Amino acid sequence: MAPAISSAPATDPAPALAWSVLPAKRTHTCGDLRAGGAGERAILQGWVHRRRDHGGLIFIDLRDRYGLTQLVFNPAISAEAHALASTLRSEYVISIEGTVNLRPAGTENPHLPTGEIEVAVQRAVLLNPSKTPPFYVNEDVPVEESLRLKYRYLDLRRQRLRDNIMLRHRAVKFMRDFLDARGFVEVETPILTRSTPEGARDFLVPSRLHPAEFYALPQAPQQFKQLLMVAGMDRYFQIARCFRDEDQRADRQPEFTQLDLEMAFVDEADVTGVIEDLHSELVKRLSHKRLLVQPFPRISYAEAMERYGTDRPDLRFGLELVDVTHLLGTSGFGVFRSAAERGGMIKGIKAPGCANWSRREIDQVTQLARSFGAKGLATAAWTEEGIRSPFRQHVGDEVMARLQQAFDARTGDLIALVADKPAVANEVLHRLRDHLGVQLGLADPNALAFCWVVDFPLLEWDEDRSSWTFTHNPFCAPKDTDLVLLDTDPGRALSKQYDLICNGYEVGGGSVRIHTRPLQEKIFRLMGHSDEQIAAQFGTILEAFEYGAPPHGGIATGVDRLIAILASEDTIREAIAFPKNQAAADLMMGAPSPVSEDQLAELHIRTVPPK
RNA sequence: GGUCCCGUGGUGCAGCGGCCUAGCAUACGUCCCUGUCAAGGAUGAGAUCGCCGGUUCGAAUCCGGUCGGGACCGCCA
Repeated sequence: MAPAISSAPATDPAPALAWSVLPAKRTHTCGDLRAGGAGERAILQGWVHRRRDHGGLIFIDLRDRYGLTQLVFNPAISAEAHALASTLRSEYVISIEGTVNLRPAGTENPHLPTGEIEVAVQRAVLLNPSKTPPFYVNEDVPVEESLRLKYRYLDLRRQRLRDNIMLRHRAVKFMRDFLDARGFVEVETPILTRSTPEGARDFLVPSRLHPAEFYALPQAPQQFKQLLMVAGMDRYFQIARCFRDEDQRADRQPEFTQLDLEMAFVDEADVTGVIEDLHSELVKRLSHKRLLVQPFPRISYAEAMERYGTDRPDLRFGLELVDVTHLLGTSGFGVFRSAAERGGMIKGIKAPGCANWSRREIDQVTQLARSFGAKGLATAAWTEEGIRSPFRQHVGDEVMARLQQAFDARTGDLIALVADKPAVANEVLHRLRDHLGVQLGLADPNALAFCWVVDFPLLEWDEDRSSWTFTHNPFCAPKDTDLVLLDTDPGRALSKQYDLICNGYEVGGGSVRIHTRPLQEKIFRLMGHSDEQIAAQFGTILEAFEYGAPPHGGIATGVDRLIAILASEDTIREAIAFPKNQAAADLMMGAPSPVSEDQLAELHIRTVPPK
């Protein structure tokens, strides 16, 4: 490497290699300088963002993470600097020294914070040249995902990811400061821990010192944080890395980050209160988006399912679902009647102003409903010319009028009905509702609608295992009033779980925990575990409960997801500095990778290639 | 485990049986240019259309397989 350094400062001994000497410390960043600094001398270092070569004058926008500053290379000021500037290209790293000048009247750039000034360069040094980048660093244009992931260090130079990572830093800093001010203690819990059979698939780490034994990476610090409560830590939090070896989605990575916290001597309102205050403050301080409702509404699970078909409703808009089983279940339309007779429901959603949808538009929405599991979609439109509906003649005008009333449908509105098992009808209408919210422009991208969903069922029946299983986690406490149901009708027992929802995304979830051994054992037995299994897998925490465990509860929220929502990103990859792809691979580092036979031998491992 | 979408000069897109000797924008090279800021002008180089096989007189285009990326279902307390 022999970069041109023809314009190295004359007072320097003209080093042969620019990288051997950093010519001088920078005096400012590229985001600092304003009109008030005119006349000062400045030393700046950064990357060539863009070069505009006028032959005589050369303009270079110099970039660092703080901003852009325009440099002017004028041969009348320094022929050497100007000669170097003509060799500079995008992403070259340079150091310059010059005078801060007000730009000539009429040439200010109102789009740049530093647009009132420029730096007339007297001396310039090339610190490092750059190959032509594989994609535009200086523009926010689409690039194939695999390239972005392979060259993540270049992608991170771009505005979009830089902004997201800065937002993430500020958000996490805010969380730490906020919780510290409220007496929370940040405690690190182990990354190498014990495999637990419940929940997701574990990532395993072989033990060299214990042949044929393995650590697991934590899916969450759940038991540790409860043990910290037993330890009397009282208020714990952690920005915790969690690991789950499951297939990826736009909002799932094999490793992700949770704000994890736990408090002693609390009930539901104490935990949700802290988290609600934290998120309200965080949004006000760090986001331009506006909070739609405060305090956050609390909706029961049953009500959320009824009104929105989901336990994570997007409350930025209405479009509530309406159950019309009682109206149509006995009607002359076979699809409706047979669904109702088989224990299903007939439920629908109103699409305001969509009565004039074409055959094609209705087909598209029907296709969408099918992709979510519906067998079909029954529509009715109230138009200027009257009711347009495939089932009108089967149910009669009397029922159509009551249907219109049930949906409060006006002329110009369309309703779409699904007749199916409740789980299917709700799922389909939930997805349809989210789709319509966006399509009809009702979901304001600049609004944040937080809410709490509470009163979840404690248990649900697992058909595969023929036993009860938890809906949240096995440590979640039942409602005090529902304790008796555990012996009589466990499926009806509600829990002290609470989920934090924002714009239709589950941002977090937590609960008041069980803190006594007998109740915890009872729950494990309900879930079909033998006493031997319970002792082997959960012996530690059960024993801890016998040494003065205080009542406690907590929550974990998804940091990656929250940042993605605040940054209006569709995937959490955009909120993570070095994410993995859909196959859980790190395209930049090339992980995972094969390892040597020696390494495997040391770990007492022999591999079996897949067929 | 499954379904769907994408893969064309460095990048982003167009072309979807013969008008393709593969088009456009931008980036890149060379030259001109003293007030630009997505600078401008001139000019040049750069692609066996992801890969393998098949159909056809003829394939970037159709079919099968495979690799890479993405979205979703299953899965994910």
